[in-house]
Amino acid sequence: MMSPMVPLPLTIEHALLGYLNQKPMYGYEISQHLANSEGLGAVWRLKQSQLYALLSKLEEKGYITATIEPQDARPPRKVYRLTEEGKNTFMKWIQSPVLHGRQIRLDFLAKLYFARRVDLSLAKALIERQRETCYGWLDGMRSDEPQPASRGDPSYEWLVNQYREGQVQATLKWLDLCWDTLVEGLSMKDS
Amino acid sequence: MMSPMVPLPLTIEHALLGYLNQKPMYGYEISQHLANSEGLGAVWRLKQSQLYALLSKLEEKGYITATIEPQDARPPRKVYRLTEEGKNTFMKWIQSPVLHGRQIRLDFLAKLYFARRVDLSLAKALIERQRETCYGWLDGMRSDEPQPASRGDPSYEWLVNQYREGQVQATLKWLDLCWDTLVEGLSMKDS
DNA sequence: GGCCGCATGTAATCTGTTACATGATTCT
DNA sequence: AGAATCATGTAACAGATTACATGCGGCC
Repeated sequence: MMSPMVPLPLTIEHALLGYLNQKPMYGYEISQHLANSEGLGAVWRLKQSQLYALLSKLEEKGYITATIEPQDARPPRKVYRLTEEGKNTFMKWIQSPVLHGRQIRLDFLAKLYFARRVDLSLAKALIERQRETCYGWLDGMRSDEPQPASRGDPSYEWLVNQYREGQVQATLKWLDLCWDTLVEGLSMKDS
Repeated sequence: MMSPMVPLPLTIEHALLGYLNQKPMYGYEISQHLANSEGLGAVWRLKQSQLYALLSKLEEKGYITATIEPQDARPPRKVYRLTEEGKNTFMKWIQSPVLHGRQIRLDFLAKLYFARRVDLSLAKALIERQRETCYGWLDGMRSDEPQPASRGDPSYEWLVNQYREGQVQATLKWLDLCWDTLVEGLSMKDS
């Protein structure tokens, strides 16, 4: 019998792997980085309790392992680090574009955050793939485009379509901006 | 003791009141309108089971009342109609702009859908209020604007800010478009 | 003495999704 | 004979949010 080979969701909690990819960390430490509205905290808010829940889940699935680090007169720290599989999953996550417009706001921004600090050329690849995905959305919208205006009353469907197109266009323009800043960053390193 | 006077959420399920504002309807009938990807179905997908759950909740809260309408050889229909309070709540809902950008995609589009069919001038008011709200968002972003570029590395926060601004700008441009189509609609009625 | 920081969580609640249940009629 | 339509839901599970629990040390 074939193994199911489900294509795994690759959801936002894989962002946590990004922290552990930099160095082993314990939950409280991560929660402080997130609480800081610099960095990823500007994009992804999550409560301490949920953070701990997500870490447990990631451990359960074998992406990370914990080692207890005792402290005197403090609760012991549970220091997590990536497993081989965790590392692979993270690298896959960071290079996959998001498949729905609504995922840009959270998922894509999180990917971008870590991609930039892992490797600028990796971030470039992510941006390029996301751009292609966005163009795909536009094609899809235009293929079943509602008629612009029936009578003097433009159809609701048309307005909705205009809204969606506008959002995707703005995203594309912004992706170009991201790309440009990265290229600058690279060329400055050269000079 | 003062009554709590909680400002009530005014969430998406108030859109269902919009259907009943047009005429009394039963659950299955609404689900067919929604299943049809014309109209609101283009924006808001919801499963039958959840629809029934939401209707029960609205009834419980006193926004709607049900009367059973027996059928021969068919399960009886539960026909809902708005109460006075339901009508008021709906009118309030339809005129309030949404307070977060992420609510445009669903909540605002739903409001617009019903506002247009209740009264074009009501839709105009909604659009105007939403536009002002959007400008408020822009002001908020610009007041604590992150520095554009520190060194050759533009900060992540700046990129995030650019993304958000772009989305809001696109929304504003689209709101103008909506406004224009409505004004056309009105002037055609005049001519 | 009381609150904040450190560091971990569990429990209760709410919401949404998926699947299942019923039972007659009409379409293929 | 089997599937789809009509019309209502319930039950089980998954996810996130909120609140609560613990316990010590340092600061005001």
